[in-house]
Amino acid sequence: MSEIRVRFAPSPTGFLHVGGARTALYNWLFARHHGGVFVLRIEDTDADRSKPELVTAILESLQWLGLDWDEGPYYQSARLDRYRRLAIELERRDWAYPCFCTPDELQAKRARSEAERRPWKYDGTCRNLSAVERQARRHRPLALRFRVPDTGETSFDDKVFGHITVENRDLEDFVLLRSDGQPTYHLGVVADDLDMRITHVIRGADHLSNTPKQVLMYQAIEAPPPTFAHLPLILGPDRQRLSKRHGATSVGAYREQGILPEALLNFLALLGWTPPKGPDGREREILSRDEMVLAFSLEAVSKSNAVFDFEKLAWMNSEYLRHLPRERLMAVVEQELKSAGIWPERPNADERQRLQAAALLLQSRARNLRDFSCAGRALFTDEFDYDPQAVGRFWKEGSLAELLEELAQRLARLEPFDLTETERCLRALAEERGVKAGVLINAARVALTGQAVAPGLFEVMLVLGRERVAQRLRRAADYLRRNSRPS
RNA sequence: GGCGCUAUCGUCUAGGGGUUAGGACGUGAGAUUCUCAAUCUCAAAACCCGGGUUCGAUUCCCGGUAGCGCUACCA
Repeated sequence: MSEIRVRFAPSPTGFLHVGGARTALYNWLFARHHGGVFVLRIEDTDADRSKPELVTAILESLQWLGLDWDEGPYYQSARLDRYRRLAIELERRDWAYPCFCTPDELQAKRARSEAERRPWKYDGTCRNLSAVERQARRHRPLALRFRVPDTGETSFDDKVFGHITVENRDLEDFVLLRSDGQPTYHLGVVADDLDMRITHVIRGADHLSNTPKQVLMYQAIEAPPPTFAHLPLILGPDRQRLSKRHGATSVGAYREQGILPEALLNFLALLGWTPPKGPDGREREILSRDEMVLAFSLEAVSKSNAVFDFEKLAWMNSEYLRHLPRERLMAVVEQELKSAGIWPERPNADERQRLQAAALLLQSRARNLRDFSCAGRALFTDEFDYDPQAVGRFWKEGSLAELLEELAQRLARLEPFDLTETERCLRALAEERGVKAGVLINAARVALTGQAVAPGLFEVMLVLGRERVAQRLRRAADYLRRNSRPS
């Protein structure tokens, strides 16, 4: 009956991580699936580690992925008095109490416990202080702690993990308000999720163990807790939690590597969620955003952690690249070429046409956007080098210089200059000189593209155009003559 | 250490008391060819271990093991 409201609440202590992106995606999918509201909230209560410029970066990454939010971003740093009020309310109800222990003291006690190999839990030094004792310590900075009942148990039903129960005695009296007046995470989330009328908390499983504490807080203020759904973690290839050590972990890094947002999104969606079978009864992995929205459900989210498999992402990216509609292909390739500095800001009609023809040629073999500006470079600019490996592999034949020169001449006056005629022309020359066509083709490929690997030679010729082809063949012939000094 | 969670091919996963344990990425072989990619065919590849329950467990229960998470005046 009431509207579904979910939130994504990153803390600006780093760039948007793929794990965070997946959490955002699942929240977004859930909201869109149910016609609910997706709220964005910035958890910046850790003043030391939060950086405003990271907020911008996170927002940009979300936008790039197309995860649009309906409300926010709200900033926790702007709601400090609200948290303080909740803390005071908790204290008034005797669910919280002031603690005068300093971090140093606690640190020392904890260290001692650990040295004696005894489990540490806040020892409750300030838990039952009398009014007089509290008065006596007024001059010391104070934090506010939540009073966890020492008996009983706390439980909740997680949409993904099922029923979770913990003994209250295993929970410690955690801090709600730091001595500098800043709220801790627990106080912040509960207050915000309450105020923002969040109905479903969908977040990483690293919060699973924290949830009972929050449930306790909801009970303390006699508010119904939201529904929780925890997501399995994303791990690196070594099965450790994914971190910078593993290389690229931020959304921005993948963007820079030429990954398409739709591919990253699709890949992330599959890391922990299995879509139901398609209408044809077959399992499917490639789903459009709309299909995902339609198919998404928390029930189909898996419980076990998943290793981030870059190879599969690369495959999925090439899959998306290959099926990109022409207009979008043009747009992303042009963008890529411009940022690589090999395409004019304002291309003329001729260049636009070449862009289209070349992009289409490269499309089926590109794994990422970078392949257009790197592997496909020679199709867009005259400035390219001969790859030494390609030279070593295909420029071995002795008479190549002369052959290429001759080919250049014939092609220069070939009429018409099309797919069949260029091929016929080349094959005829090869036959006359008793060379295998493949040898000439490969040699010409290196001459035209500088590479051993490129699209079909005659397609490349058409894209480059007669003049450029002749010119590059001659340039190669020159190069060969200069470098073929017998040794 | 304590507490919590998890466990199917190398990876992501489907399945579920009786199945040839299915799919995808990756890997290998072949077809094709002008290099590569694409495509097509084929192949190898998994139910963590031990007990129970049962006529029958990969599936249900218990224990072990392993991994991960939490155990902060981080989030």
